[in-house]
Amino acid sequence: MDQVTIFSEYVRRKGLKNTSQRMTILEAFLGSKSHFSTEDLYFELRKDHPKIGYATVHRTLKLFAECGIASELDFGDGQTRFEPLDVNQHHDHLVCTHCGLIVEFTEPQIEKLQEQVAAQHNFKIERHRHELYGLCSNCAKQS
Amino acid sequence: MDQVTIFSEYVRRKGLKNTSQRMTILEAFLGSKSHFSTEDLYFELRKDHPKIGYATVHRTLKLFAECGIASELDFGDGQTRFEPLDVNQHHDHLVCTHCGLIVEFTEPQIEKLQEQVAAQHNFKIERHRHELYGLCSNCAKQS
DNA sequence: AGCTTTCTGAATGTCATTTTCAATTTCTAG
DNA sequence: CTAGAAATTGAAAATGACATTCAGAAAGCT
Ligand SMILES: [Mn+2]
Ligand SMILES: [Mn+2]
Ligand SMILES: [Zn+2]
Ligand SMILES: [Zn+2]
Repeated sequence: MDQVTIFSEYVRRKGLKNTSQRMTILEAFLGSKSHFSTEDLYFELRKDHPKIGYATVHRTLKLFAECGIASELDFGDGQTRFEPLDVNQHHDHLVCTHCGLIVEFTEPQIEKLQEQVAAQHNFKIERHRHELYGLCSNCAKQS
Repeated sequence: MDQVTIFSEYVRRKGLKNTSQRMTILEAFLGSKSHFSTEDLYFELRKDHPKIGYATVHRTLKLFAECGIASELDFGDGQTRFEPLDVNQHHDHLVCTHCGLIVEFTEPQIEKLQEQVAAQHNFKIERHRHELYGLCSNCAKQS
């Protein structure tokens, strides 16, 4: 089931309404590069849709996260970032502290080990966050 | 070298001054339970030191983080938390999303694997964050 | 002790995020 | 189709954690 359908069904199920703004934002969201802030997407959208409001973009992104098609990211720079979420394609992040580059990684062994850690403590994991901060290869060269 | 010494030497080295407020806050910091917010420690301190200012507590905690005796934590609830840091005792966290319980864990294999991930991407890790969010055993029972 | 530098604490500023509210839009029910 | 209830929108204002300002106080060197 694709992300547009997931969102549409969520809207129907919750008794929400289908508005042109929401469709516009959904389109931009799916077409955008990942790891953008609300502000990023807002300014991107303003190019073609100058009347759209910041609050609407913000509320709609929260809605995307709620219905599971977006993931909220916090890399500790004071801005929440978003990325389209593919249900069966989990990944974590490497973040360059110098240039801001974000690289995605997958490591099934780590995922498995953290399950074991949770089990040892009788924790039932809902989600996790694993981020490696440092210098990307470019930035490491320069300094 | 203990945390008081590390802090004292840092203060001397940087040309800062030794004030009674800083010593008071250091004592409370070391005696406090971990994972507290600035506000938590501020109210704790006010019991015995009603004249101490919030800004001073805040600035002093930042100073502790700067000199390496404190670690700043962000569990995504909009409050920065702090914990005394023991240089050679790194750990990560399990966070209960229901009751707020925080449990610490260490898993050398995960640490090693994440080094390998970074190496594969030519990243030079400075720090990382690995948090598992979910229900602790108590909260899992109730629901 | 005198003097320069740093510190303190109350108040104020900052900034991302969230809320408010009146006008508008959606969409169901008749 | 159309009226009316309910949700949405966007501008503006509110919120809240954190950071900064500044005048008076304290530290500590000589
Ligand atoms: Mn990503
Ligand atoms: Mn801890
Ligand atoms: Zn870089
Ligand atoms: Zn719990």
